[in-house]
Amino acid sequence: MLQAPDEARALGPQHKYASEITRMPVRVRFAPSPTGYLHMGGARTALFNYLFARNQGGTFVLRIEDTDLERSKPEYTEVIHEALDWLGMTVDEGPYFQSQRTAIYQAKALELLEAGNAYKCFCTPEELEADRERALKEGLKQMYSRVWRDRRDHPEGLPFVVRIKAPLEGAITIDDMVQGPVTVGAEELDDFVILRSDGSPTYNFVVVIDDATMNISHVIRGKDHLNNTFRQIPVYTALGFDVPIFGHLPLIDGLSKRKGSMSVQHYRDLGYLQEAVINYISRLGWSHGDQEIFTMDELIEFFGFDHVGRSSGRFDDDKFLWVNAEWMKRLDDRDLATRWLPFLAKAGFEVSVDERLLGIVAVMKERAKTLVEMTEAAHYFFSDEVTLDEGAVKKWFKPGLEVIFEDIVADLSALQSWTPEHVQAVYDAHCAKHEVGLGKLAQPTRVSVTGNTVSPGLFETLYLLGRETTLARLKAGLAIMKERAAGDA
RNA sequence: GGCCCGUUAGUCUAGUGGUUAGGACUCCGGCCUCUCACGCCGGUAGCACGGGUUCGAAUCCCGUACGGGCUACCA
Repeated sequence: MLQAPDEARALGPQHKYASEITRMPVRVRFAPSPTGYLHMGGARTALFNYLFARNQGGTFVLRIEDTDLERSKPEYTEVIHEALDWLGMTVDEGPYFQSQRTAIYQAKALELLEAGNAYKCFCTPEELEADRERALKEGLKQMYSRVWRDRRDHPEGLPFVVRIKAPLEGAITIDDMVQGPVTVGAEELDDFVILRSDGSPTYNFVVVIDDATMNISHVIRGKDHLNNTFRQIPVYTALGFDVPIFGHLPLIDGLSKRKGSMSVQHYRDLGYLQEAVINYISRLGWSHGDQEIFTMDELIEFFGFDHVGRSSGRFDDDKFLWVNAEWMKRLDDRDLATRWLPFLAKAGFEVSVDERLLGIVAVMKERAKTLVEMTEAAHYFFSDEVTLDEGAVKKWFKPGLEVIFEDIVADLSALQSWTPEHVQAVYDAHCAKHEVGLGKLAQPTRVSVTGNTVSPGLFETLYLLGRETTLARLKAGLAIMKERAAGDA
């Protein structure tokens, strides 16, 4: 993996190496730290791993990187797993926990120590800090001095860390599936710490051992790890491991700012559909021609690194909302109704999936962008507490209407069959009889029955409301009309 | 500071030397219409900048600017 600079640049040997590994079974991993909820950025990393695994007939491994005991919390592992499940990414293997593998890491560190590929460093944190400050002041590279790299005069009983011996010359080139060939010279590489003074291993060491011993063929992760890759490769080499193929995904801007508002379950609670989340994040950095809407099956079929972009994207709430609205329309009524239930229950509407609910879903789903929005927009179907909007009443309850509505109420009461068609026939008849447009009657009806001027088609709405409710609300509206007419006179 | 990476409309993107630079979200018109929404039609808006290479560059090379990442006994 290490070679002279010009050779590395000219040969691009990883090309050859990569193709050899490609014939091996694909094993990828998603390796989050359990320090919080699964955020949209992490979900996308997981998704790209998952899609690649499924597309290649490979294995999707979950590994929990909980070596940071300070910040890691066991409950977050469950939360992350739950989010993956909800999104439909089934884990084939794991979760593995780094915290349970310390013996392996220490054994490997010892192996490196004995082979002379790593060494003990007795510098104190204070000394290192002083070195860094001096380097900063003099404009030099901020890098460990390597004073202990070849020293034999180890002091007794003093705390020490173990550092890897990074190459002193040459260059390292990787052929990244996303970034293409990237080369870093050995002069940029540091002898980084692999074992802390308390004996615990560090991330850049652990990740190599895990990926290697778990036979990970392709390491797909955020681009923030790209530079670390060059630190890690000497570890692979020193331990005699094969180097996997890397794919460093562009980062997503604007995620870290709105704190807490972008975890997967946050969007789930806002009434976003699992399909929409998958669909939207898949398009952040990946594309398939002009297609915008994808099922998971399509994503699995179409996904490939040849169409993963290199530039970072931005999370766009408007577009995400649009994707969700598309999925609301696409799901069949029964499926959507089932998913709607918890939101209705939360709003205090205890209903079940029956013909009526399916009818409501059918007319509401293309009028709402989220399940939460749909709940709010459909409240009058489930609650009798409809308060008439003052402005709407003022605008639509015109004097004279009370006469017509008296008639309409009478005719509706007498209807033998309560269907949208029969209800419409009543309204049509009164439009003709009183020589008014439907709008003049529809809006006052809508206001009476829903409290406002917005609803699905009037006759569908009245049908779904049922005769009893419709008449009760119409009569209440009529009373107000009469009141206003009397006040006017 | 050093190293690595990026830059097509406000946003997500197509594009791999020859296109009137395509699609989508947003926004603005219009149609449909009992309201809203959907749908349909149309519009505004883009290759960061400067040099090359080439008959020809959004596409290739160099530089500049801007943005991001890494540079820990964090992950």
